[in-house]
Amino acid sequence: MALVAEMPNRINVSDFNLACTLECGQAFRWSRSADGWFEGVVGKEIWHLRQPSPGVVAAAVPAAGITRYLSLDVSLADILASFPDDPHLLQAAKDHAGLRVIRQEPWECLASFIASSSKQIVQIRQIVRLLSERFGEPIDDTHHTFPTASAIARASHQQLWDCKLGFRAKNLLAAAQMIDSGKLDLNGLQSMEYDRALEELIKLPGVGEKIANCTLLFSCGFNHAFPIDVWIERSLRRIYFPRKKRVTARDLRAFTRTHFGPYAGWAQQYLFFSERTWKDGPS
DNA sequence: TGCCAGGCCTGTC
DNA sequence: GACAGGCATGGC
Repeated sequence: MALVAEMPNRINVSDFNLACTLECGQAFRWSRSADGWFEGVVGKEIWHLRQPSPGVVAAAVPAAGITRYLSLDVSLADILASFPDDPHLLQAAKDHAGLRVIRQEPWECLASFIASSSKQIVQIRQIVRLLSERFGEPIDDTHHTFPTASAIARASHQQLWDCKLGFRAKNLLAAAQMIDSGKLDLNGLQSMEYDRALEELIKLPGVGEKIANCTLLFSCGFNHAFPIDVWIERSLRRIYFPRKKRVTARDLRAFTRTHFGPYAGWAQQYLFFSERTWKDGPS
């Protein structure tokens, strides 16, 4: 990777773990090479990032947006201090110290999670790669931007199906067409009240509370949005309702809206990553 | 080979 | 409101 060998910028960071942040399942276009560099496409740029030591991020990219994208401008100490006195959560935050919720582009985030429905992360990454290769703009010989809603809206159902979307193809197509036609302004969501933004997103086909909350948390700045997927649901039931047999989705939603505080979404990421790595065995 | 995956939608009770 | 079944496909 010749580019990377050329004098990367060095950014001083505290309370930050690059690998945790990029590999915890919130974004799908990052890959790590054997020499420790992470490569990803952000907007129209190809970024190369590495963390040679805990307090430093090396960035071989012309990107002033790194601090914003990685949420390096927020105090993780303040976020952790806002968490409830909850030993399970505090342990998860300790196990994955430095994990931050990053700030993604709303359409890419929404589209990726529409594709994620009942899919494994490895498959989601493949779908996102195929969509980018076939409908994104080329950046160089091997990299493409994530396709715009307009580009997806102009695709045929069969073309999207061929990107391994399966039954999700019609949802992604319809959602792209609604956004392309202006029926929903994704960039306006962040200035709405949370409940209203959630309501707007759920109008899109193939978007329920889980995908809407992922979009609001990972790309619209709603730090308390708490996506409940199969992993988190399993974790919540085991940790917080161990002896209660009848726990409905409504019960879980009510619990997560009150227990975790204003940065519930960050808490969710710690619990999510813990649940996955716990299942996979000690790392 | 069979289960299950960062769900959503519809019908039924 | 709660719950079951269907939807496509592929990793493990």
